Amino acid sequence: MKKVKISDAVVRRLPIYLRFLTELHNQKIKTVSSASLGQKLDMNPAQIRKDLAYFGEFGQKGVGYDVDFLIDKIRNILKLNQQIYVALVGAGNLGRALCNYNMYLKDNMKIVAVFDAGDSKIGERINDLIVQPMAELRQTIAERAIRIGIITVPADEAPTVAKQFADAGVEAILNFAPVKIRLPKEIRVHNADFTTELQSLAFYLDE
Amino acid sequence: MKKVKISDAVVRRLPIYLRFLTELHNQKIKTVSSASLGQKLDMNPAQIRKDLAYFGEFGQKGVGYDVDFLIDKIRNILKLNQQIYVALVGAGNLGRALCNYNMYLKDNMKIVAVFDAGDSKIGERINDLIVQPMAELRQTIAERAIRIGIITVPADEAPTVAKQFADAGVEAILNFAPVKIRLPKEIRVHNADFTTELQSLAFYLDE
DNA sequence: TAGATTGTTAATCGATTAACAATC
DNA sequence: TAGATTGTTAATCGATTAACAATC
Repeated sequence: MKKVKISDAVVRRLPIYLRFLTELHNQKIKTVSSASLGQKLDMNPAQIRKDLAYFGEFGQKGVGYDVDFLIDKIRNILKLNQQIYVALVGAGNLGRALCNYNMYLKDNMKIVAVFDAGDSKIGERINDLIVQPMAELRQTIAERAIRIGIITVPADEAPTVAKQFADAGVEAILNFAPVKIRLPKEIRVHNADFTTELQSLAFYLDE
Repeated sequence: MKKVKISDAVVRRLPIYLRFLTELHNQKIKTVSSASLGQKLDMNPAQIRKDLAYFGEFGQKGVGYDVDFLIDKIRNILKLNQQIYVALVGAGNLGRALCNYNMYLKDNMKIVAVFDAGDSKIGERINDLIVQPMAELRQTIAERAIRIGIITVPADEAPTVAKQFADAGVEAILNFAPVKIRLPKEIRVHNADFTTELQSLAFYLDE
């Protein structure tokens, strides 16, 4: 495992492999080939083999990949083998939806703190979480070893929140606000803005 | 404007340009160069010029781009110059969040119908929308000229919903469920799955 | 005119796919 | 052994960036 630079395109495919492999695991399927994976995921088998080969030799020639073994490997690559704590800022509808989402039950990612800038929401309950004021963000992140921040505030507030996350020592941010977040490049920012997503969809409408 | 194939990468950048140009418009800024756009958006100016040039000659040499003119052009390219109706299936937290979102107030995209498979939610009110049973999907989509479908149901139900959307004549789908949707390729599917997004973020954590 | 900036071609860079020797 | 499938190299394809003539 040398220090080859892994492209973002490769990294983004790993969760997709993981997801499908987990499905195979649930179906008690023990082994899978890149050909059959490729067929199910609508991807080129060579690409799948190459993606995996960046991280090691996980397959067996003439046989394919052991499903459970590969799941374990990908989880390790994605660092999902450890518990990762997440904080969310913005207790609006979207924020609440994410908190409620059971996704974090698997995959060792868990939203453990919610913040909001507006007084009205402080103290509100979202499942087992209580909405905290922004003033507590820094300390909570430090205390609870929170490493990822999710931003679900309106666009105009998002850059400030991002800054606060960064100052508090968060390592990565998932931004749902439709705005460009500018942070030092040590901090990874992914965008999940569905306005953009919807608008680019419109391009493909027929007329 | 020949029949050059426009790459998806280009199309996905157009909404980003549009967003920033709208900001400039609000600030009463009349003209912008690819250089300053590039600086603000952290993109290569040549790329911006090239992207725009696929669709026409929108700039003026020595001057730059007229903000309002360019906004209009991009809106036309993205087909946002017409009212586009959207239906949503899955009245859970995420679905409600999207319905509440005011994004559709601008940009002529509007969620005009919500459906859910579970009896319990039928008849519930989300703003000015009433949750309808799946049995009404087909007819409502036809009657109201709905062209885009949003899927916010659990992964196991998503493929069925996608099929129903397709059969009802929807032209494009935005899928929030963490599952691969397979449809005839005339129907454009974009994925907005934040589980995947979060997992690939984890890769970039420090250790 | 001089300075600025586009539109576009050519050069570069990176990602995907094909092909195949190695080997289970 | 014969068939299957990997890991990897080489070929292809596509996207980004640099460079610059055209021109406002």
